[in-house]
Amino acid sequence: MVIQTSIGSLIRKLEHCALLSTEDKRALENACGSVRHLGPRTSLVAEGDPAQRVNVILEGFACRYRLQSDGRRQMVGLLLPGDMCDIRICILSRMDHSIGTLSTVRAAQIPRETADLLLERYPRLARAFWWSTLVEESITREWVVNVGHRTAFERMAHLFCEIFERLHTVGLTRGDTCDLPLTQAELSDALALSAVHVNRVLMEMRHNQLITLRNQQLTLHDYHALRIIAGFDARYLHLDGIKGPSFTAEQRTA
Amino acid sequence: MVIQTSIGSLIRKLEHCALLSTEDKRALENACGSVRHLGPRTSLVAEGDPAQRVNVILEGFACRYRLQSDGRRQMVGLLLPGDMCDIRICILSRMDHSIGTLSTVRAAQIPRETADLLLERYPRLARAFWWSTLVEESITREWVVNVGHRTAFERMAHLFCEIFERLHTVGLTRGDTCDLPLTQAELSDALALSAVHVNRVLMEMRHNQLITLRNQQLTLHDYHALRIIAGFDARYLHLDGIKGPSFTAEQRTA
DNA sequence: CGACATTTTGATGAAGATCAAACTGGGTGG
DNA sequence: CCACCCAGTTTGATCTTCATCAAAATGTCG
Repeated sequence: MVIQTSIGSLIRKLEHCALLSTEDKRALENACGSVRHLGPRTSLVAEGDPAQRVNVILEGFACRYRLQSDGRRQMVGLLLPGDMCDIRICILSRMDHSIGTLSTVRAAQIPRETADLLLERYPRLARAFWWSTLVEESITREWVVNVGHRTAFERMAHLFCEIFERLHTVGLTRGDTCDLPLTQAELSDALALSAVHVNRVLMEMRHNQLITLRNQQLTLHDYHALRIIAGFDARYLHLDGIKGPSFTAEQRTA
Repeated sequence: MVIQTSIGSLIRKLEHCALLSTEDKRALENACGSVRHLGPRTSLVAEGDPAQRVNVILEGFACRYRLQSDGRRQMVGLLLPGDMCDIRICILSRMDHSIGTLSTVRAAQIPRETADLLLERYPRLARAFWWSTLVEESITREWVVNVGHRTAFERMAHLFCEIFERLHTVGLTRGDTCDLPLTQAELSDALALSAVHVNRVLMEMRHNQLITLRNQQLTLHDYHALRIIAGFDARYLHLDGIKGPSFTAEQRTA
């Protein structure tokens, strides 16, 4: 995938919010200094860490999670190519959750000072970053709904829709298929289900000809049906751009 | 309560993050123009709204929620005195959830332009606002964990701890008791349980001498026990101030 | 090939939903 | 002042979904 070579996914995602100038893009490109290659199930940021840099996922899947006292794990968010994990954390005294990779991951690192500069000098970028964090918040709320109100089947369908949709916005789907490098146990952490039950639901979905999941590849044979089942309404992903013109003018031009 | 007269709860909350100067505080006070008095179960902001002003809860309880297609409601956050609901929404084309009151509420309104000005001119305030939105995000993640991984009993205990702790930081607890103006049905929306089950768990808690809940007043007779049961770790509320000195210097001083 | 992780299948049990009905208590209007 | 009403709470009985435990099957990698 050509897009993954650099920070293309991030740019592509951000452009859902605002048009970025060539200069904006170049600045962003340049900000990403070193790129780390990480194996699956590696810790990216641990709960309690000070977090002095911004990681941008270039390739692969990672997740935010919280560990319970009983050793179980609840994912509280998925990080896909183009996602930042994330600047704002610098304001808090420590991370309130951990971030770890799921698949192998390539992650660019933006030093904190560079990030600050970007925010300072490129208002369009700043706005786009802000937008992306708001979207992430919205996704977290949707997860509360997902885990709280949907059956196992709907819940899984919803997660699949979300992943597919998010990957689609960064150009990482091929037809009706996309990567899904999670084991069933990992899916169960994301969905707050037991691994056994995840397996049963998967079997049922396959039996209903809704999906194929093999070799880390997810194919949605009937996306429309899946969305209906899940009650999936993509609006919470805010992919249709920003509201008005305001704010751009007065923003930090002092 | 004297504190509720004005915007005191908000200031008190924000001071958990940074020391605010008298000037900061005055600016904030002045920003709050009109104050609305709202009855219980009134809509504050509806899903899809453009949201042109920032509401600050001065008194009473409100909540963020999402409605399901089947008519059921999942709360995705609680708004207590001192909470803002919230500036950032201006960046998104529309609200992805609704906000409604639970009890009667007094809410100050900050016009969007005023809010922008505040952010522009008072970096300490800006930082404090930023901090408060990050805390809110953290709380949402905790809700995912709560709904996903805890039993009904633990879940409710956790919610009670959270509410008590949050009210405590704005000076709205009296000894071991605080307001809780939610019906059992509303609790069930927050906890993703049925109203009947909420009732049963409440009965059990009362039977165990853990709490009293009567006339919208919640008393925690054994906060320590409750925390243990809930696995409540207040760190996710980030009440112990910010990390370092950095950022204050360079922040928007250009 | 053998070790190990992952997936699959079966059997059983428990937490909580749902349905239905009775009970409480505060507020209203006759 | 009382009767009624309505929202909220309480209790009982039954049913479903999903967890848990256990073990077999499959796949993968050195």
